[in-house]
Amino acid sequence: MLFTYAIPTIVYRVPDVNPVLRRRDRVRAATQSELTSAARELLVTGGTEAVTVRSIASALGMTAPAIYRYFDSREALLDALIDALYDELAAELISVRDAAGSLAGRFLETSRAFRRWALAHRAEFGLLFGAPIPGVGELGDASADRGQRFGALWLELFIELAARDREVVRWRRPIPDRLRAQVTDYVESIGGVVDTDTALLFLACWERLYGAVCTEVFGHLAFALDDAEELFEDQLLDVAERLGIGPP
Amino acid sequence: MLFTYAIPTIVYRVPDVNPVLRRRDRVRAATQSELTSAARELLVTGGTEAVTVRSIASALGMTAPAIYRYFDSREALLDALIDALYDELAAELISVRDAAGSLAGRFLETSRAFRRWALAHRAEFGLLFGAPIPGVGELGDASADRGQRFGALWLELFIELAARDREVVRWRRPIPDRLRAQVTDYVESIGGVVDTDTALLFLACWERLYGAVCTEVFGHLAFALDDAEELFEDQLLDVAERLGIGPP
DNA sequence: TCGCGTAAGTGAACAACATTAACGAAGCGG
DNA sequence: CCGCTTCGTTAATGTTGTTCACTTACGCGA
Repeated sequence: MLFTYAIPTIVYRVPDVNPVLRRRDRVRAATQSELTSAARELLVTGGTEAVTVRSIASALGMTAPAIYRYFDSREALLDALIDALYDELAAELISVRDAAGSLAGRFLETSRAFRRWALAHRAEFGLLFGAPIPGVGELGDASADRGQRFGALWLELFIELAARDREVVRWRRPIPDRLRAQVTDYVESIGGVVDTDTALLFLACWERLYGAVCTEVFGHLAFALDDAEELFEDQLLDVAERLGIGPP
Repeated sequence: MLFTYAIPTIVYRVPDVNPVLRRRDRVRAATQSELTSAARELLVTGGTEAVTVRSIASALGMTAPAIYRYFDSREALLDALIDALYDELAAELISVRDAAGSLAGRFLETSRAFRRWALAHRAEFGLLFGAPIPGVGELGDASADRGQRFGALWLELFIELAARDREVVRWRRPIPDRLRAQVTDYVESIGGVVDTDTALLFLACWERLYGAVCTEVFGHLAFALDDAEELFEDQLLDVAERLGIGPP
């Protein structure tokens, strides 16, 4: 199955395995996938420290140097894992989104699913969205692209929102020139598929939602709360209100 | 100089070096401090990977095993660094806060100073507030204590706010029972120096502010913005509005 | 179906890592 | 001044990522 979206230039594509590959290439791809899965397992059970090349290899019953037939380095393997995790998360959000009926429901459920995934996969979330480890998931084309594609997943919702109600999109404070200029540049960089006001609203809301999830997952509410679900829900309702989405 | 606060049970104390130490203990403490500083320097220039026991030692002109006269392990050293960084950040915020005049100014400037410090010290921020690395800065007493003490720095402002205007503190939505219970427990755990409503407001605002800083510092707005200062400012003004703090 | 090329996997090796043990050289307190 | 504690060293251990040289065996083209 191949998911695509209305936005022409910034489509998040959950890649499918191409079946017209030679057998050799297919088993090779399967091994690569098994390796990243093993790495993930180690990450989840033992943290970043535990995901060593030797452990990954022995999980597949082979020795460490064999890994280098499949990945240039440990970091390249982790990079592939990051890609796979982005795909998994995106697929999850997309399926939740498409199962929801109304536009409001799609926004709320996607947001909740994001938090749910993050909490259910803390270690993976740390890898994707935590403090950038120098070298792995670095700010190359791949990294910027991931951000773009993942952002697009939400951006689409804001495009719909803006199409439905222009009033919602209007900023309530004067927009500083530099901020406006930056957002305009961003809009241009994604092919002008959205107007500046909508993009700005999207960025502000993304900052709130991601920030809330980040705070909770990284344990910086743990000094007070065991479970911050209802606090997140409150933040989410704030955002929804701002977006003109009433309680369903 | 010793900073103390009105809150009796949760005082953030920026510790001073006790001068009534024997000479030996003084040079020992100085060496420990030099070691954490060297570790910090390595962290800043080369990331977590670069902060090896050997490098730290050679920065002070000694060999790796000598480190173990001062710290039980590499992790213990990093833990001490984390403590020092918390103290530095807290001292910075306190000095900024105490330089501001009004209550509104204290809140706004403290928040801005938090963001400023985070951006000026990205690597350090990642160590303090990023994805928890298993083993270092672990959820022991020390970690919980750090969270408490650091939170108290802001909590104090909310206590003042609540004292000035009870209306501001009132929640705009029905508070879910479980959330209320958790916050009540938290309030109790810090000695009941604040009421539940105020504590809840504090937690919600802390989530927003920390979340915004986290998002920016970890580069998850970089796909769109080079500098998110004005976006942060907008979020901050939102919060300030919620707190009944008009533009100064 | 047969052979050959290429890819997969191995063991040995290396440098760098955290850490421990055993030992020498100071320096301070009595 | 003696003796003990503390500091720092060298040597050594086990583990890390990674490379090299080599062998095995699979799959593709004929």
